[in-house]
Amino acid sequence: MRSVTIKSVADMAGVSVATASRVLSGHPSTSEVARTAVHEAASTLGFRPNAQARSLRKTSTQTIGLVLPDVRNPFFADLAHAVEQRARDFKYLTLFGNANEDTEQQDRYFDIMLTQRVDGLIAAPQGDLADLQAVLDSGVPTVFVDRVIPDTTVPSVTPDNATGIQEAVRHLTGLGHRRIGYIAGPQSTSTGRERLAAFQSALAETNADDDGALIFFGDFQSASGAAGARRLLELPQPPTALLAADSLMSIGAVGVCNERGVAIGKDIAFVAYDDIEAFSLINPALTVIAHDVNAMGSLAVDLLTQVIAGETPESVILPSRLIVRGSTPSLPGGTAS
Amino acid sequence: MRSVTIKSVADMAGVSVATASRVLSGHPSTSEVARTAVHEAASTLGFRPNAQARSLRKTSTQTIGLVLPDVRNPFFADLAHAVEQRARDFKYLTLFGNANEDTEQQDRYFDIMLTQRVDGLIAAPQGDLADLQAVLDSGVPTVFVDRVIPDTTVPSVTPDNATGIQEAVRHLTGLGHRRIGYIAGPQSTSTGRERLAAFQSALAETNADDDGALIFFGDFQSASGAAGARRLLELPQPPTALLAADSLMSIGAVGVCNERGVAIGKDIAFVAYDDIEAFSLINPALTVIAHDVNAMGSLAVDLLTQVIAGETPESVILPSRLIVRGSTPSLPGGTAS
DNA sequence: CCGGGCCGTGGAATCGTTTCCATGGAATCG
DNA sequence: CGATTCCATGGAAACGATTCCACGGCCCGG
Repeated sequence: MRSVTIKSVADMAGVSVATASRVLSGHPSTSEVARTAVHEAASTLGFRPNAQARSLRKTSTQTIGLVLPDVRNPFFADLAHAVEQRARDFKYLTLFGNANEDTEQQDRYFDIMLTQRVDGLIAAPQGDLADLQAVLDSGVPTVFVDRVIPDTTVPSVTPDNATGIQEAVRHLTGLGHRRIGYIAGPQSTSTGRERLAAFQSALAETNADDDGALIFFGDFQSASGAAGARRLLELPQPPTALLAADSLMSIGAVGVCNERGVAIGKDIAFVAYDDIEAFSLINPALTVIAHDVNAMGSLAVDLLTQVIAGETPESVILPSRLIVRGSTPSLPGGTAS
Repeated sequence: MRSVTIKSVADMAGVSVATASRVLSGHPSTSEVARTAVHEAASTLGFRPNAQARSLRKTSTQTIGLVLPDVRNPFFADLAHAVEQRARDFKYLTLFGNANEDTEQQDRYFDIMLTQRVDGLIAAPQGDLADLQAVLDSGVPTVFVDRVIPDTTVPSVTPDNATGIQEAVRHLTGLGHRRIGYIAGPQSTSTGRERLAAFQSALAETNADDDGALIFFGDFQSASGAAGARRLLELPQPPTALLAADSLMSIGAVGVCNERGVAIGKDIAFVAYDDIEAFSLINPALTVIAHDVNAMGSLAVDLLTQVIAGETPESVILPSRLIVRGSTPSLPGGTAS
């Protein structure tokens, strides 16, 4: 009853296992008669090759691993989708792991991916070199996407964090804002660090208030965005504009503004990092720093195939684009200061 | 240079391969001295067992397959996350496949999952029995989630489609609405069919207009929601309320309303099926038919482990809950009729 | 003091596939 | 026409782990 192996196919077709294997894998040295007999036997038996056995014999598993912080973040959901679709083009199956913005879970997934002998690994990593040591030591072809780990030679595809934030700050100060509240990402991620640095240098450049109290450190999840908005709105000198470093924290922050009756676009300006479809529905629609997520995922796979082929591709930085919408109107009605 | 196998570990520890394997898999019949030697050798060599080889010998792969229509749909992203987290509890790795709301891609993923010899399969299927034939024939333990295929004995975890839609329609008619536009899901899915049937029987029950022109058939993706809203708003007798059968189509429809200046909660009432965080941020916040997605994913895994264990668990129907928000105000300001 | 259990161990079979190698027959070339 | 090449084929090794089985040494009880 159980498994139908290549041996049963060979027996039924009246050929040897070797010949059956050659026919099924399209090896040229096969006769017409053997080919038809084997194919017929395979289809009547419903033969399905065992991927484990095949991977064991060949070196490759035709599988790539993808480790992302959280699929529930629409940005990463889009990215996962883009990677998966592109991987299909190369006949790769994508093994997906959700780190839950947690370094320990991330490392466990790295471990599993290595155990599964993935042919390559794409990750939006967090933490430092130590967390990646096992991966780097294993020598498995790796590409970073969105986030990177400094001091490695791993190729990456990342957004232009600095320019995106810079444009947003310039836009806000251009509208007259001086006190900009910033809900930052965790400093254990490269994106968290780079965006914060860009924010601070943009403040200096534009002569906006560089007040440490205006910066709140979140964790890229929506609850921390809410907490950040609460803290910033309660300051003695509250900000007249809010900038949140990712979409989930933006959702949390917008929720708090609504709940407190602080009207976005009127009482306070708002810019979100990352564009998600729902942001254009909020009334007023949110001004965002947008990226081409599809390109990001697709390029990551392309780079990975190059690494697998033994090349050492250049890292790619994708441009950011500021999309101005109703949440940052020309005539700011700032509350204070 | 390449792989470090259990043989290298055994050699280094000065024991046989058999003993090394026993130590590493925690078999009781091992001596203290062998245990320490093997463990030390394994860690200094950085030994990582080859999952393919192990799966080949044992019958199980410690892997389950999850085939969903689209991760970019926040509902399924949450579901994927819930399944994955629960699967971890059982030490299962989740292989994820995105069908893209496309039957052909779905079937290809089923094929891959079977080839990978997953220990079990969780799917939100579309299409009919024919598409599932390979899966059913293979005998791999399977559970349906969210959607089902009729005339199978596969256990499932589904939302209470009928009651959810019924409550929504009652709510709207209770507010005085008679012309309710319905953006339906594809009839190739059980959820699409059940929700439409529930809508139609609720119309009859509440004496609302049963006008075929008020029903638009979408595909659960946002563009079709936009198309539906456009069509329905352009009717000679446009609806005074809109009900969309999933979150992505709701996003599309809300976008069209905004773009046309049709004020939700004022010019038109709106109810969305499925709750996503951003819906509470839209101004006014959307009334939704909500579910406990975490429970859904978690239960699906629980059922699957039972099927794997040879039991035949009962299917579960999870309750729907209507959450009334600003998009369906008490005093409807209907545009027409 | 001897025989039966128990325990730790190593050799070898096994899982299902791919691929190397040898073989024999047909075809081609000089 | 003989020698070389080519091709389809089957046997067997290999991939890396787990596990069955046999074996020898100990311990213990009769």
